[in-house]
Amino acid sequence: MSEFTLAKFEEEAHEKWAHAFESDPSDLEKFYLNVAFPYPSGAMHVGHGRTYIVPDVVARFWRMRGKQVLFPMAFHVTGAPVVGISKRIANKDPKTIHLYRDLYRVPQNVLEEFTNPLTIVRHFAAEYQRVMTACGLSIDWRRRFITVDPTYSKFIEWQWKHLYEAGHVIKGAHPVRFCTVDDNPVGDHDLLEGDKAEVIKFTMIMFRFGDTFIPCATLRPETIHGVTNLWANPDVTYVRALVDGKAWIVSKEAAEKLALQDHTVEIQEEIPGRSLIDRKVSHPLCGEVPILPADFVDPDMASGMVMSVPAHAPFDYIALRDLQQAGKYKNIKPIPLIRVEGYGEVPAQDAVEKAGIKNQMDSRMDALTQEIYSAEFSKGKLFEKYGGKPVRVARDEVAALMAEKYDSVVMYEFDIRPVVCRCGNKVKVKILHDQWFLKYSDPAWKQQVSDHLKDMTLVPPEVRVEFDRTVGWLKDWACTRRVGLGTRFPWDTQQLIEPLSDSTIYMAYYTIAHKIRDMDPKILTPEVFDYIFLGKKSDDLPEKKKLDAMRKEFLYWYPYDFRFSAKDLISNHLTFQIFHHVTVFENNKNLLPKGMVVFGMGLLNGAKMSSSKGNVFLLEDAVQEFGADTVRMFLMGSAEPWQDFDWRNELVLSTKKQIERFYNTVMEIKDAGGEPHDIDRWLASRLQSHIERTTAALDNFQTRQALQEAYFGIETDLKWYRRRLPKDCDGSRELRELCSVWIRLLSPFIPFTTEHLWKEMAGEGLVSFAPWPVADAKQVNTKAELAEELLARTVEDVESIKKLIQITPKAITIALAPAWKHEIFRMIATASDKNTVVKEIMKDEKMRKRGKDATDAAKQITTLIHRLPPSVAGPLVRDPVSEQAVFEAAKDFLEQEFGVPVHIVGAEESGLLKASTALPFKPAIVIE
RNA sequence: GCGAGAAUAUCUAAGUGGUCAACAGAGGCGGACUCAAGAUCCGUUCGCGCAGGCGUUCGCAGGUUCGACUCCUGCUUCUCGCACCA
Repeated sequence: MSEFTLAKFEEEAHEKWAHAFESDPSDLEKFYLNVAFPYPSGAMHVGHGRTYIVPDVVARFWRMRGKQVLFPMAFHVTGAPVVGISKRIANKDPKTIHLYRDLYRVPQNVLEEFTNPLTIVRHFAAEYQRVMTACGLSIDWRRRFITVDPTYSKFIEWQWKHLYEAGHVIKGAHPVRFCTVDDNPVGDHDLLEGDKAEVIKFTMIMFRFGDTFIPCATLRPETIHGVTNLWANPDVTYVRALVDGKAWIVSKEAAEKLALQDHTVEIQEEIPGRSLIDRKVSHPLCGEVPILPADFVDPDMASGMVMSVPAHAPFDYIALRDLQQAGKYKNIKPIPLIRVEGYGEVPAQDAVEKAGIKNQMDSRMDALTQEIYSAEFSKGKLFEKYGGKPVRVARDEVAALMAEKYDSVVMYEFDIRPVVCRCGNKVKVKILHDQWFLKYSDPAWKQQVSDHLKDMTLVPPEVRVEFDRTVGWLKDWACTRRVGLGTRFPWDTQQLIEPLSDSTIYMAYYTIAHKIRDMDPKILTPEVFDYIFLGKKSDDLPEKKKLDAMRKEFLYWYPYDFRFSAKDLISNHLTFQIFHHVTVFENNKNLLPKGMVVFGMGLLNGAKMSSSKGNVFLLEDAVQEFGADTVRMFLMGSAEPWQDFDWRNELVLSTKKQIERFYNTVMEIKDAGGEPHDIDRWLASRLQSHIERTTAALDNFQTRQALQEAYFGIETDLKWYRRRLPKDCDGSRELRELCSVWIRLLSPFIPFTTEHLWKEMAGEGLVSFAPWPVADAKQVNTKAELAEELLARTVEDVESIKKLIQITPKAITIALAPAWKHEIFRMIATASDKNTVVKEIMKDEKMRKRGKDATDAAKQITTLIHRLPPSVAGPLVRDPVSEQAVFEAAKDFLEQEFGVPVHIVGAEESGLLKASTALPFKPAIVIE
């Protein structure tokens, strides 16, 4: 008998599986599932493990159910992150080196090669494949590709041609974070500071200063009516500049920023801030106001000039108050213009005074400002004389009016500062031209997506609202980039197609990936793909035979049945791919995606898994330490796929013990040769419902539920079975069939162990391809199940009484309820009206004779029926068991359990006082 | 802030109007087996109870109902997303 050695099982299985999961079209019905491919920029951790093991379990399940299953995998290497990583490694950035050398354990000589971004993704793609294989993923690796393969790029070009022709690709301008030293846009991972910063759109209010404009940037243009002054910082150097030919005064920093935002800027002279103080400016909507001094004015914030609305902005209010307390500008009064519930006439004053704020240095000022802004935005209304509209409406209207009539322009600025590039330079907002967009805002396109979404299966169903919301909310998506890896954008080859935009219909590419690999990219024209995927014939197609084979393969597999992905991709990738599908396969509704399964996130010891924080457990280490089956079973059993899960080493260890217990049990009983007993009928009957429930759970992707049934359900039954076997009896030869079923039910979860056991049992072929068990209705034996239920409940009752009375029993008497109580049981259980049933019973002459006994019994039986599960009460009435027979047959068992003689008597014949409490399915128990 | 989801006993976690003191697993405790440990098996794990029972629980506070873990309202806390990033 062989030992339980997972590592050995793994070795054996890998040998057998080498090419086993390569899947070609056949006569069988197909089942095509795929999972969002990884971006291999680092090592896999256990969180990734679940992402890929869930679809593998599903793939293995359907394979055993006789489908031709396709489970492919590829690698997404498009984008900028690895470019940044390679630069950082070249620059010997200690944090990056630490992550890759110490955490991901990249050998030094390989690490040195990482200065080439392609080397990074190639290295980790190989590692992913190795670890995925180690986990037992039943992937068809022939179809593997990476997204910068020239043939793939040809495919993407074809896809984009269709998007373009459908009018979904448009050109425009777009504000981005930009580093003027690197002369490039910067992504999150290129930032030293401010990675959460958002670009905000400010309205510049143009105050007139002689023949010059002084622009003030604001988020609240509607407050123009309440402006009492401007603020300038006396210690800041401003400049007079010709902006688009007109003279402006702004801070030096602002002038630089404006130059990046579609303005021609020509600096004429520097102006000390001090010289602006006490000068007058004017605006048609607020008249003439003075410029006052304020230290808080940040030259690096927007234009470097601020308009002051002391009635509604706490900062403005308190700055003015500070000045006035010093005896200056006493004639300036706040001008309120918004009424907001919960605040007085002058909300900023009200709030500042209520909070007891002494001066502008108070740390609570930011929170207070936020509070007033929110209150006024959500609940505030302009005064009647300014139109009386709610703030949220007026704000946009005034902004539009300003732009139209009063020379206002837009200026972009970050909401949080500073934003600093890894090179140390301050990041600015630049408007990029020649920026291309996917027009997700197009209502007609959205409609197509919504229509198809209705026909898709979404798991779990709760995510549907998230999808619907995403479709409604999507705006145009900037789909080209200047840096990174990827496919060149056909209409501007200086640019690349952005990563989320080149990975939307690649599930179709999988179907032909292994066949197109060796073709010359040059011949892969759009016409070729039109033929393969859309069946469009055209003259002079090259290698027609190959194309036909690919067309056939595509038609066999497509559409995919299920796509798996983590839930954070709903708001982009998962929705994008529907957009792209409905366009590319517009006239082939039957090629559109059928379903999606969305995962929860992974935690490690209760905390979020994060490579950058070092809180990760590498999948390869987990497989090494615990075995692949253990990792699989733990990840599948600890939560359903869409729930978040928590990896804890100590829990994983007990999972390993469970697998070992399963293994040992099977090895022990598979060759049992005893004669079958009654209890075998029971065990076989139970097994059928475990088969049914496991199957139903996996049909619904409930891996946890399936494991509960297939593992613990059967294990618990076996325990009871062994307990019930007569003394000195081995299990019966029928256990062999149970083992065969059990191994197959667990095979999707722990394929290594089951593959080994299957061989031990001399099962035919590989268990990975063995037929999935089907419940056999003929083996369902309700009566046997009821009998065991009765017995188990009685044993439980005896135990609980024994524990309470704490005497050493000499004998146990089980007194069975008389026939008339069974009759009452039947009447109550089947009664349509529970309220009148007692009356009905008492109509019976024989019952009436029993008087109070009968009504008491009826009451007790009502309670009892209430407490019995429907799976017991119903069958019990339809097909009652003979309690006498059940207990007589189990007499030996009971005596063995309790170690004393057990007597079985009829309650009324026994003459025992306690016996009167006997009820159907609940005999009276007397312990002496 | 907005949108979505969640909160159950020591932990993980099932449960969507009466089958519920609440499936299952893990861990703890007690016992059997054993020279011993592990494995295995049995019992126990909210409180009380010398007869199978009773009492109090399912984030917090209210409400609907004969009856609520389950429905409604408000609150608190946590997770995910809110874009040009894979």
